[in-house]
Amino acid sequence: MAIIRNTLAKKAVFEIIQGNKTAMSQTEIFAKVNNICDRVTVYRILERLVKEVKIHKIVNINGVINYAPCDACSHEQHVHHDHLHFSCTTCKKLTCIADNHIELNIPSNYQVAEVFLTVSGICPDCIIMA
Amino acid sequence: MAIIRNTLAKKAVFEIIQGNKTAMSQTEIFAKVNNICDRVTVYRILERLVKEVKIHKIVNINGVINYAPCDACSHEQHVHHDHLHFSCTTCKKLTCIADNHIELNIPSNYQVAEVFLTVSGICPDCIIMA
DNA sequence: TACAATTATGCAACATTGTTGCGTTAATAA
DNA sequence: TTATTAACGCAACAATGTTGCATAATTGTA
Repeated sequence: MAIIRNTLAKKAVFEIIQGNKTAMSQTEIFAKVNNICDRVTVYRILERLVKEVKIHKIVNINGVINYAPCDACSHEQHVHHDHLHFSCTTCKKLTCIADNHIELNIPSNYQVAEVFLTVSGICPDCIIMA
Repeated sequence: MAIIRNTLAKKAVFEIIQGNKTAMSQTEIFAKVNNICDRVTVYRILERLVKEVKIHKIVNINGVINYAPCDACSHEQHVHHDHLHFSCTTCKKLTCIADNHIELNIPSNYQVAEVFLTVSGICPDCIIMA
């Protein structure tokens, strides 16, 4: 089995994601990584961090994949979920919002893995600007 | 103000979307449109149909934007939602599932527009195959 | 029915996001 | 210190989506 290495670039990427209030896209992360590594490496690091369950993927309403630590979120198979993502249509930022609990009603012939609850709209910062 | 024209290509695209059980991506729609129009035109037609609230966008878990008629879904500002999207990790198909009702708990300084509830997993067709 | 106004289209070119192959570098265990 | 192999860089590619502009086609009106 593969041994996981903790490289400089990987640490940097993880710290960037952790230090940000909102979820970040690969583009945003790469911009902050300050050429410590290649564009492709960022993709591969993100892939590994997802596999290690240190971060997770969320898709915003434009289809851009974002990454967030969001340790509040468990990744086990579940039908209950405890948080939601707010996708701002103005600034495109994706924010985790806690304290949400939903009950799902899915036919039993579907095998559920993860639940994604995303709300689009305008975030507080952009409402102030308008 | 703009006058909406009902062109052949637009009718064809709309009928393709309506005739499909699952939500479709631009690529799938373009494949079915049988060269009646250009690739770019399909994008522009989809944009118009969304604006006219005849179809709506849903993002699958890979970030690919899909379109569905889903007339069961109202597009007014609401905190209640009545259906959910199932995104199959195997065949990548996106299916609308009705009869779901959720209560959201979002801070009042956020302005909510739409609610997207997507569940990933394996759809019945792919479970049979496995 | 023909015409004018303007919406819709085609084409080309570009932008962004994400992926793959392969030779090289470097982290970790022994 | 060295061997193993995970991680990386680079280049090239693939998929998806966007923009500008000249042309075609639809629709209301004369």
